Amino acid sequence: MKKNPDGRISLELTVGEVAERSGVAVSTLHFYETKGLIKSWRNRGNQRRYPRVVLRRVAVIKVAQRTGIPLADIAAALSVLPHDRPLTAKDWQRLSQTWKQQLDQRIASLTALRDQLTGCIGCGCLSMQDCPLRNPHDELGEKGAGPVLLEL
Amino acid sequence: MKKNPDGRISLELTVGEVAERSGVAVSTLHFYETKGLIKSWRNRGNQRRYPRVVLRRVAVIKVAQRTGIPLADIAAALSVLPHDRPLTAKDWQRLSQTWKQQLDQRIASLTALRDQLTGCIGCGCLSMQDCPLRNPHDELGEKGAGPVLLEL
DNA sequence: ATAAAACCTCAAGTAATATTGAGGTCAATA
DNA sequence: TATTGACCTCAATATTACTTGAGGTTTTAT
Repeated sequence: MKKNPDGRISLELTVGEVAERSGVAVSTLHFYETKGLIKSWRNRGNQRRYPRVVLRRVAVIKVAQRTGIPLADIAAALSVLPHDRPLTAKDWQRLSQTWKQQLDQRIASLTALRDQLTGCIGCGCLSMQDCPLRNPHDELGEKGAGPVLLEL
Repeated sequence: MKKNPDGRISLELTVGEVAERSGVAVSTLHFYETKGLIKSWRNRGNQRRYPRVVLRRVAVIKVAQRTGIPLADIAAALSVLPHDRPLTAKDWQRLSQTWKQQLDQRIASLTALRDQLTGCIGCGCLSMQDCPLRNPHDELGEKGAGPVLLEL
């Protein structure tokens, strides 16, 4: 734990410290800053300094990314939240609920696709008589590929 | 259905026909060809012609993409398969089983993450006493982000 | 026969998410 | 104090998966 000259825990973090403790590269922190995801102030020598709560913010960003949410959306969700003090319980609840819903959707999509695959493994999938993958009303694409005619 | 001069169904498809029937853009088919995912031959006027089985191949590519598999991996998986005749039942079974496994893993990751989120919604996640997101042994990252210290 | 639609190649552009490098400054330590 | 490690900016590069455009040819339809 970094200490000040007087031996107490430092309240501010350098970019290297944030990198080490959050697990993201320094360059990534710079990048996030240009995207407005995090903020810093500068010391006399123009070096970035972060409040400790930035670690929480980075953690939240990473969680959201794991759910597949693009950075721009994360930035939008975080934009209404303060950079300089911890998120409130309410803040976090709202965020996590929204993201959980999106996550649920993605899981549902992937699960449905997996079940199709499972079925196709069984059916050999060569007669294409009843193959679900052939189903033109299939809307499972993760990126909204949309319905597609697979007339094989 | 395209017909030959003699009125029978054409055995070969133009790139536009493949595009229309597979739901991918012509430019995408060109692109896939440069990546070795599909193949074509040329007619007298240097235009691409495809066997009908290319539609199946494109369908397989799209299914794999929906599971989140990168094109390069799909190309590798398909590279051992013939371009000029339909996949055998065995071919398809092998592919779909592999992909199903990967899909299962992704679903498991996302589900675990969702459950963490669900827990965090309940706990308010501000005391950070028992927050799973703080767990340094968490290995759920979709892209193998690896364990990370989230000492908040 | 001619015009429109479809096709060709090759290069460049797009978007997301960063990483790398050059050239230079600041800060911690021996 | 001198050196080394950390930091700075800005531009360029990387990857994935395509799309767009320019300039030209072929095929199809009238």
